[in-house]
Amino acid sequence: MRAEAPSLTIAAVERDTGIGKDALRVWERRYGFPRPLRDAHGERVYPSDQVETLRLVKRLLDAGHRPGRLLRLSPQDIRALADSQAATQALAAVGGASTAELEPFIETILRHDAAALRHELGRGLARLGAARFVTELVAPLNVAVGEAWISGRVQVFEEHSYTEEIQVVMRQAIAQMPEPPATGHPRVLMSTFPGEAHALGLLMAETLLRLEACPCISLGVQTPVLEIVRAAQAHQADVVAIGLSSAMGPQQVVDALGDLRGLLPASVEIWAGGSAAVL
Amino acid sequence: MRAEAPSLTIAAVERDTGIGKDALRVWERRYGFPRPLRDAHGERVYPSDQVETLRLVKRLLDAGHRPGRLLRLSPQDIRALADSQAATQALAAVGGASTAELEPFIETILRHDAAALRHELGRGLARLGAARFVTELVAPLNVAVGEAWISGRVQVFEEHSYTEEIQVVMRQAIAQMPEPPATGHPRVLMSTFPGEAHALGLLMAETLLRLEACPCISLGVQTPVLEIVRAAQAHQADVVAIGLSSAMGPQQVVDALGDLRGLLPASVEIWAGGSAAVL
DNA sequence: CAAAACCGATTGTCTTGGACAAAATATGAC
DNA sequence: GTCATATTTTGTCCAAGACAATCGGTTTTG
Repeated sequence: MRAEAPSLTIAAVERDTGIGKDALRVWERRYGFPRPLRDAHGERVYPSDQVETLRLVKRLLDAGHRPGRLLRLSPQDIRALADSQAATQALAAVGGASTAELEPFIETILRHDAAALRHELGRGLARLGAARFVTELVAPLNVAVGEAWISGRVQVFEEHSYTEEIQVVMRQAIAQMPEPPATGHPRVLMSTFPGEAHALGLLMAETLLRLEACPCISLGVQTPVLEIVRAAQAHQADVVAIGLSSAMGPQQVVDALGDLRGLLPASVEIWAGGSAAVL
Repeated sequence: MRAEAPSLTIAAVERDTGIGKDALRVWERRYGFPRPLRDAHGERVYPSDQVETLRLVKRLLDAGHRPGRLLRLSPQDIRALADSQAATQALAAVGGASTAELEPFIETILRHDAAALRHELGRGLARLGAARFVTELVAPLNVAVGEAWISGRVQVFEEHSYTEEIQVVMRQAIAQMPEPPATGHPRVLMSTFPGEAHALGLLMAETLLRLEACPCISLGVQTPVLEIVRAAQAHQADVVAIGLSSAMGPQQVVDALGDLRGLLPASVEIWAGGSAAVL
């Protein structure tokens, strides 16, 4: 029997939600939310339900909502808004698999059977081929899982587990492809900027590029701009592909892309892809 | 012809070095380093050479040095200290492969031939078997590459590329193992805490565990403590394995592990491993 | 009527300087 | 030598203010 109310420091909240310390303090000052308790030393202590709401807020912010409106709402209203958000987005059918076709995958995720999920995804890969697997199954499934998370149906750890399994399947698909020829196709260097930890988009892109017989060199995630430039030079890349998501603010994305363009020789193309708000 | 001196804001330095904004400012106040320029609005602008030194400082700090001593040194002295550090550490021979055996791998990394590196690693795997591959080749090689980075021999992007290739090889090794039986062995749930992005240790552990026929469920990196607990319950894990490195401060590690122990049923074991300073 | 220019509100991040707890180290007693 | 007690070191927190960049909407212009 434990009486410990799980609660977090401001630093922990920053890590868990991705909202900066400064923003957390200024929101409290301006909008009255969050309203953390204080410990014996006067330091902020965030109850876990407020942290939960903050995670939701972050997601809604990324989806285009405005902080001023959002944060003046009650936690219940935020919750409700998130639900309706998920519903309306689900209606905007993504190309490829329909919601009905995706549903079995979601159910397998909720059953916590990682092996079964991997098998089902593997079957999808075999059935559709790598290209259609990525564009018509993985991409819509990512969106569907994201929505299911907003609506509270899928939990964070379930999303993590799903992400992990889908990476395993895609990496296997890549590993089974023949080694691309050294010449005749553009050499592509792939990475994300610091702050962007989403590896899935990178892997999807790599799958599609390798299908086109392009030699791909992946640096994994979070490579500083200057290092990307050095790597492009060292590997004589013709193209630098950058994975983006809404985890990075639009300003950061534009800055970083501008820096990259400036530092890279004009002969090197930059491809930027992902679900960032750069449209 | 571009006259742009690459330089970073305080937020960018925090992301690239892992040193908090507060620490950067207080170091400047107390020790006089770093000493950033100021832009038109009075905001700090860090020249890239100072950022380079800061990266070194972070590494030396993680190796046990004290900020007060380090930061009063000139950048040249810091550089020199880093070099000697790398030398002395190299002498402390790690179990397994000797420096001489590792050298060919380093040279392949420096040649920027990712495919060759993958092949050589694959040969190492075939020769040693998965268990000895992990303990006697990958582990010492990680240390060697880390040292080579400190001494300036290996660049960041080269380390990224190396990490990526070694992950590919290990994932392939895991994929080729037979599916573990559902019962008879402890079920292990694996992840790292938020802030810890190092996936390599996790993968090494997974390889070894899968060799022992343990069913492993990986959540990937950076799972919040509460979500790890939920996942452990959902997957009926007998063991929760946490990957750590020096990227997290000792305090954060102890806090997070304490939280985890408190929230997890007593019947679930916690295994913590990695190169953190928790000794 | 559409495009462009303007303006005001919003919002995240930066600034300074002070405070303090936790950890590391030094000092002293036994 | 070992344990307990000072003392320094060090990262993080707090507060309030400032400000540039963005966003929304309005007005002017072609």
